[in-house]
Amino acid sequence: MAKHITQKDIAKKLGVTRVTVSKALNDYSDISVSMRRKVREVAAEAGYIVDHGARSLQMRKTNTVGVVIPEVSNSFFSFVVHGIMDAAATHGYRVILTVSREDPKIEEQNILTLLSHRIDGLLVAISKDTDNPAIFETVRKMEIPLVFFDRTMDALGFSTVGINDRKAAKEIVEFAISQGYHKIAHLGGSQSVAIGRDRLAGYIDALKKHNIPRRDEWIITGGFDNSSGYDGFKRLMRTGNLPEMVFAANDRIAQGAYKAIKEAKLIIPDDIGVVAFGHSEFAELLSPSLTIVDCPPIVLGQKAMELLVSEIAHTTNRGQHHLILDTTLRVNDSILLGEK
Amino acid sequence: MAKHITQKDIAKKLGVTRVTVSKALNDYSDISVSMRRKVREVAAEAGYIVDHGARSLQMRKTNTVGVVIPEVSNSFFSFVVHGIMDAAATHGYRVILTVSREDPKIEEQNILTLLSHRIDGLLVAISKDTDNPAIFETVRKMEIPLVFFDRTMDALGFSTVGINDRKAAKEIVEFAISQGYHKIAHLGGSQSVAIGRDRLAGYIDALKKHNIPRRDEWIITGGFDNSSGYDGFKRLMRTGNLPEMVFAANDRIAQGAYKAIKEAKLIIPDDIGVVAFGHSEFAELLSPSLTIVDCPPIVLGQKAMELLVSEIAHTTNRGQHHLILDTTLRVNDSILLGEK
DNA sequence: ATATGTTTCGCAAACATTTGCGGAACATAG
DNA sequence: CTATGTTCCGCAAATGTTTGCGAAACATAT
Repeated sequence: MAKHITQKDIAKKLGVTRVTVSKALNDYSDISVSMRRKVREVAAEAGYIVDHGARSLQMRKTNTVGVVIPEVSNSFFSFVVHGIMDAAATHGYRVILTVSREDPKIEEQNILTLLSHRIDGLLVAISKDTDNPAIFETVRKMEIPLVFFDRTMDALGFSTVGINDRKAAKEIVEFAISQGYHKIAHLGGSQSVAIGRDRLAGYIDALKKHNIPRRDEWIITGGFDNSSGYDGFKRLMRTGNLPEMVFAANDRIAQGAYKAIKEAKLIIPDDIGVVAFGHSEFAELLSPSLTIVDCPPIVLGQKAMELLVSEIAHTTNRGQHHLILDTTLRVNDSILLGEK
Repeated sequence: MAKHITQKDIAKKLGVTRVTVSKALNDYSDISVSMRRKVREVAAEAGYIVDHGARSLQMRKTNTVGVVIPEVSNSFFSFVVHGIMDAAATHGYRVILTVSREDPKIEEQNILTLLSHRIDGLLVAISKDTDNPAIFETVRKMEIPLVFFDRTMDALGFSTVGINDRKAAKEIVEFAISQGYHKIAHLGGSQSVAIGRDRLAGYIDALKKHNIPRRDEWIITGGFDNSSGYDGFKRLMRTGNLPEMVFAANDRIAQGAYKAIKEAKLIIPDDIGVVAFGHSEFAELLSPSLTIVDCPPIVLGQKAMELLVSEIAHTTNRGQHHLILDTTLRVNDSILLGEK
């Protein structure tokens, strides 16, 4: 914190008090126009930069929001962050980003750190194992606006931004069924997170609707990363009864499944198809390109930030807003179309 | 900034002054052990969280560093951020991340914002068009430690962390030559950035060394993103004289080139090979997997952060440290080995 | 001349901390 | 009983801001 010009320094140069400088910089009608001009000149010339900490100490507002995500180096979340930062910039907010590494303990620590920074609001995608809502109760008691995105947590009264996971899961599975697939396995995500449970539920909905018996050894749940997908598919293989289609809870899981499938010398989509939840930037990187329910991460980030901004602005009527984003089915090369 | 418990609140509950509370929480031997214990109890029970802003106002140290990168949704940088956050956490620093979107104007604004937060140090990868060092001169005058990583800027006396771009470029091009490739084009990055210039220079070095005449229409420079690679390869095609190998300045450029190549119904590596600078996480996502000079982003981030921490600690002997990371050649499927 | 109004600035307090110093209260020693 | 030492806590100032209020200085109106 070396060599910072303060209002006091400017005041000294002009022979006035720091109060005058503060008011001049904030365009108080209190101060004569000529004085305001002079102050601005000297400030600019001296390289004055307002001390954000000192200001927010006085103003009781930091214009900063805290973000907690499970991983940065996850394409989906990095695009979400992209969207968050876009919206934050247009609304005059700064962002402090923290990463939980899917560890509830780190997640809690991150939130405490953010609270210590007196952030105006919180944007959170919970880790896959978060089960204890204690820290969020704390946030609630402190009356700090919080919006969950993607990985949401219910029953806490906070607002959420996400998609209709159950419906979308049902749709994409039904699409596979419509293309002649009947032996469909599910590589699911963590069941302690709503999206994990809902995507599984949608899968089951689709099977039921089409009178396809559900096989429990074809339902494998775990984490949301590629190793879960890799291990999951290996387990599928050990059942000795391979499905014709894998429905993965997200694109990272699908990526892991791809690897296991290729190692088994199977061809996608000829030997086995793959569909998943995901986003197009990543789905199209995979080879063959992955057929997905596209959940647009940039829009997700923007909407979450905008909702948070509105909650910060309106002290009343906070929480309880549940924004459901539209998803689109993107049919790519990981599924065999038509007669099967 | 709603409902925060302060030291004053704790003091009131205990019938002591806030000074006692502050000292107790900071384990001053000044305060009796029993008092310290009581304060801690009440603080924990009331949910006290230190106000980081107020503390750093007094301490003149924020324990926060600012990071500026060109893009979050760029796999390379998101892994670098991963590394930065790892190292930051182990050294007790928090991170404020900003994104310039490759725009020097936003970049400057970001740095000003970070300075306004009184960050203890700065970690910067400059945008591809940054040519005006004015803002960095300001940082220098303020005596704020700054470390450039990946996209570095010379002649300002700041420390840098990167790789030996020229040497590595030469090596990978020579490797291509050794495999029988002689018609090698270069899809280069921005020439206003050192890594752009150096990678081009290394390419030329290799050609010279093997007495391969350089063809100017095979040297195309632009940005560092995939659209640059896409457009670049299209331009190569318009020359009517296709090379047998493309050396891309980074993996995003290579990704764009892949797309253009596939659209032209050409096969990698049979019809044309591709090599590039990059990192393995991304290179292996591409299909066929990309042959790269692997520049490990996580290590890069960690080392940059560690160097910054040491510069923050030692007021003397700042800057002028240039850390060169090791790179490794990863031969994947985008090149035809042997007899060509 | 006095009264009233306007412009322009400073005073003082507040925000949540930290820290050197002084000073009670107490204990020990002569 | 006084002198010295020790333990424990509060006072005050400082960090860089903002903002309501008061008060000069000046102008205008009666």
